[in-house]
Amino acid sequence: MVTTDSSHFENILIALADPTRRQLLDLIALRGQATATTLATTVTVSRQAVVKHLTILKDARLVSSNRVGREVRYQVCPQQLSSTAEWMANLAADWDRKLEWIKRIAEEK
Amino acid sequence: MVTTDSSHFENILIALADPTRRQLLDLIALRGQATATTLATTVTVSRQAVVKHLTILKDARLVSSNRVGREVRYQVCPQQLSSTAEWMANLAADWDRKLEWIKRIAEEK
DNA sequence: AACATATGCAATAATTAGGTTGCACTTTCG
DNA sequence: CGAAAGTGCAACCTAATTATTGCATATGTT
Repeated sequence: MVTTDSSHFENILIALADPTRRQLLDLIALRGQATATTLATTVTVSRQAVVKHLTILKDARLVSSNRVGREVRYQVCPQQLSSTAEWMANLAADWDRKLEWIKRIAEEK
Repeated sequence: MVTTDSSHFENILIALADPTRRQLLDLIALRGQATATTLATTVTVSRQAVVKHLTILKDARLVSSNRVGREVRYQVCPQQLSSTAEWMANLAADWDRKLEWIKRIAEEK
């Protein structure tokens, strides 16, 4: 199964691997939408660090953004997350099948 | 929802985020079991690099190992992967609910 | 216009991740 | 026993990540 050449999911996994980014996702989901500046007041890191994290999240398409006047508002995108969950569940099922097959072979001897 | 303090899933996400580690998981799943030395012949990196990756995968409980004589054999563990997929799917669903709620509020004005 | 607020850009610094090499130790086999 | 095969440990290097600070630019407000 395609675990290796799934560079599409790689950005998502990298994005989710960082605790600060998960916290940001939580905050945005909780508020519906949020700006880098407001997020920076809650999180322990600087606004610029938040902006960098948001860029990574946006590249992974876990969030989208739209400009309203002078501010940039971010929202979460559940689609990418659910498709990654699906990919992961399929992978687990694939491993399971292979393990079952091996177990059966071992019992036949 | 608990996206932030899910350090349990963090190791798994970090483990899966690396392409070499995903390749190793693929190879182990394909063969049922494998040693660091045999894996190193397929992968482009050294045996020691493979060992380090396997350690990370084992910490994340994505693989288990057992010693047979002088060699250490690794197998994949689908459980952790499927539970992470579930966690991720729940998170996506949670985001979805919140977005729906916000949309409804917006339409009521 | 003047001031406050929000974002954008760039240089820099500290830490971590991924990888290498060399050598010692253990198990197997001729 | 002695050689081969597999693993374990440790030092070291490099590049990428995370975060910082300072300043410039754009937008809204009084």
